[in-house]
Amino acid sequence: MTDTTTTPTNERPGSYHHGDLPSVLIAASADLIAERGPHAFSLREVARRAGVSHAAPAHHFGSARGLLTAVATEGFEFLERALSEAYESDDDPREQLRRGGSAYVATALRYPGHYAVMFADELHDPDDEPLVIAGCGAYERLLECVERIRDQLNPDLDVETAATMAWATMAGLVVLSPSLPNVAEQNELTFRPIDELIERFTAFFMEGFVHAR
Amino acid sequence: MTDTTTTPTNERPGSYHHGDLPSVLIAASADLIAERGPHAFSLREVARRAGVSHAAPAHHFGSARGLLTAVATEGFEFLERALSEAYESDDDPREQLRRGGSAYVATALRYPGHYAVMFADELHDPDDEPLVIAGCGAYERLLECVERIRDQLNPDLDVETAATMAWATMAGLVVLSPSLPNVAEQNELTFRPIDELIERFTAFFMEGFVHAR
DNA sequence: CCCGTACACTTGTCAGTGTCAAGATCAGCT
DNA sequence: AGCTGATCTTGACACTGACAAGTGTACGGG
Repeated sequence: MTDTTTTPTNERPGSYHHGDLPSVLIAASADLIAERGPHAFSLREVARRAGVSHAAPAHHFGSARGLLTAVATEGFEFLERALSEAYESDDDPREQLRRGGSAYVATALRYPGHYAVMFADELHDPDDEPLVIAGCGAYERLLECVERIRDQLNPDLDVETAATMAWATMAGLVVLSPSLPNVAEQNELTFRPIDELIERFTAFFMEGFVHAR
Repeated sequence: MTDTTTTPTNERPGSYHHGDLPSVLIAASADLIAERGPHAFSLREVARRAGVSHAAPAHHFGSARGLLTAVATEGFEFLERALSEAYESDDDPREQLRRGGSAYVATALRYPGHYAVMFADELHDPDDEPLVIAGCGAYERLLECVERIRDQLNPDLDVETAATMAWATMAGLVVLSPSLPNVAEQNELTFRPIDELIERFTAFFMEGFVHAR
């Protein structure tokens, strides 16, 4: 049971028209993927969960890929919002970077259904305009944060490279997160919770950011 | 006539028995996924490419998931071999780390069909023993490299965290690699080739590794 | 030489899937 | 009231994974 977006959800029970079927379908898709993985996603199962006929989703989104593209777009919007809030919550750019990283991973783990689609080029349409706009929006938030680090800590910092590295590390951390407990167990090492890793990672970053040429 | 050598690479054209169907199926699966993505993978298409009936793959691997697990296992074996070779090619642990990172990304991009499955828990069986062994093997190579860095450069280095960070960054870089050109174009920035990024990343790492408490 | 067994693979079938075409239903406007 | 267009349903087709049962092949012991 997921609440849809902020738009007024006119659920009209007995009505032929659904009210706001597209956003209900997006939410149902994200739930389904979160529960059973992207491979278990199916238009018919989504339609079933939304209580509509099997072909209704295709009417709004054209195809399975179209629906997943919409899910990915919403995911990037969530991410941009989470980064904005993290950056607003403190003035120190170091702390901003740390909170942003934490927010990135938290968002990915909180919306696993969205995140699973966001970087899977075969599942969505990488050229879809709303998707590209949403993705760039999130990236620009990060870029601004790194620019503040450059302005206040190291004018020689290559903003683009640093931003790519920060994003890549967080993205990699999300990819590895399910495996981390297993790996720690197999190698008889202590398992570190993700937030602790992020904190240490940020310290590493800062060391490199401040001294980078 | 029929050479009964234990090596199973005997393609016997007119034969009923295929010779070495399992490895042919693994290769066909990797090719198919590399060409058309994991969602386009199907046992029947793989069987078609291998020239066998639609149910032959299931006989050897049990299910689609079983076949993909074998693909992932082979991918980790490739990765471990690539890391080993990279580490053997130089004595300086800094240079080893750089070459290892380069080898990681190169392997992922060279075997995209394998890599796409290796970290997708819903596509393979995470508890499959050969898979776990292969995955841990690759991780141990990296761990050894970071241990050498600790021994020679910074005895206080937390090996586990550093290794996780290195792996996460490379994994994230692979995830982002298809998007990087788009992002650079959208934001009117210069696109940096991946090897250049890796080089800069390694410099960042070292700064953090050497100074980390 | 021949037979029987174990394995490798095929054939057939089932429910479930995405997509398309055509039909049904409804909201809103003139 | 009637028309129009958007929303959703129904039906069909080729495709999929999994299962059951059958067929072909190799190989070792008589």
